[in-house]
Amino acid sequence: MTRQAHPADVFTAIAEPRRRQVIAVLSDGEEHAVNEIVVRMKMDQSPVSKHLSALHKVGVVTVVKRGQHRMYRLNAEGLKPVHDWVKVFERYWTHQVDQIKQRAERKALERLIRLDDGPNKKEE
Amino acid sequence: MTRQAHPADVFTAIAEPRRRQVIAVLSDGEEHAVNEIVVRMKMDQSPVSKHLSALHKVGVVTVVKRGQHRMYRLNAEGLKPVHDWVKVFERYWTHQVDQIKQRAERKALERLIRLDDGPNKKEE
DNA sequence: TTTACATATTCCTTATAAGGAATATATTGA
DNA sequence: TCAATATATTCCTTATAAGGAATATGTAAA
Repeated sequence: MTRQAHPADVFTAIAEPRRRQVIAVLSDGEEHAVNEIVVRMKMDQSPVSKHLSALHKVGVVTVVKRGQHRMYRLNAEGLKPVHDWVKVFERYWTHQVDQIKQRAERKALERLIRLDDGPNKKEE
Repeated sequence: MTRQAHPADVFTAIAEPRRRQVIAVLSDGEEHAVNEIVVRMKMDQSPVSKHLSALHKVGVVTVVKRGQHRMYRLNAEGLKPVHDWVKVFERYWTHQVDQIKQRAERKALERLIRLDDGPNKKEE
């Protein structure tokens, strides 16, 4: 699964729990050898290398060859697209009070409109 | 693909570009009928319903039955896990200046260490 | 130059999930 | 009750990607 079918974008890359785990290991911003990551993840070397390769492909990590080791480091900028995307929705939970009020108003309005439509059931 | 194999977590759910598109349509915080989303997405009804169902399963949208329509609304709180996860990495790109300095220092240190190891090649 | 070690890659099998076509279900209206 | 409409669901095919075992590659050290 290496020269074949790595996720093409960051969103897909971080969807894999194992990959978020790799990122967690690298989240101190320091260099780490594959070796070390393997130990920390309690996982075979092969899949770890593959995950690192996948993360590298989408720009979330960088590699430096150092002796017989490959040192991986987090490149957090690669996560910015995700951050930027989700940041837009912050307001929905930060201004809860205003939110709830507005929502209540809307609901009231909707209830009025519903009267024209006859009785209705809810679902969720 | 409906009672079968919907993504189990938000990260996987939003990895699908179409699903982020659905979310974009719902990002005004208002109710939208499936119908309307189908038109806006220029996609068949079946896959749209499936995506909505997937988003509902992970709590990113809510549904209300209203007449013959099902009104979907964004439930942004469902995106909070993603936000919380990625927010941790904000500092890596917001304090760039300090970052670069620290990094330079580290690199210098590393160069010293490398002298013990002999010459090395880089890669990326 | 053989050996040991670190890591990447390939091959294979399997799981997950996307999309389309067809159909089922539910609601409303005639 | 029957037709129309909105939506969900099922079935099928296909694409994507995960993991393990084995192997290749690269580097260092004896």
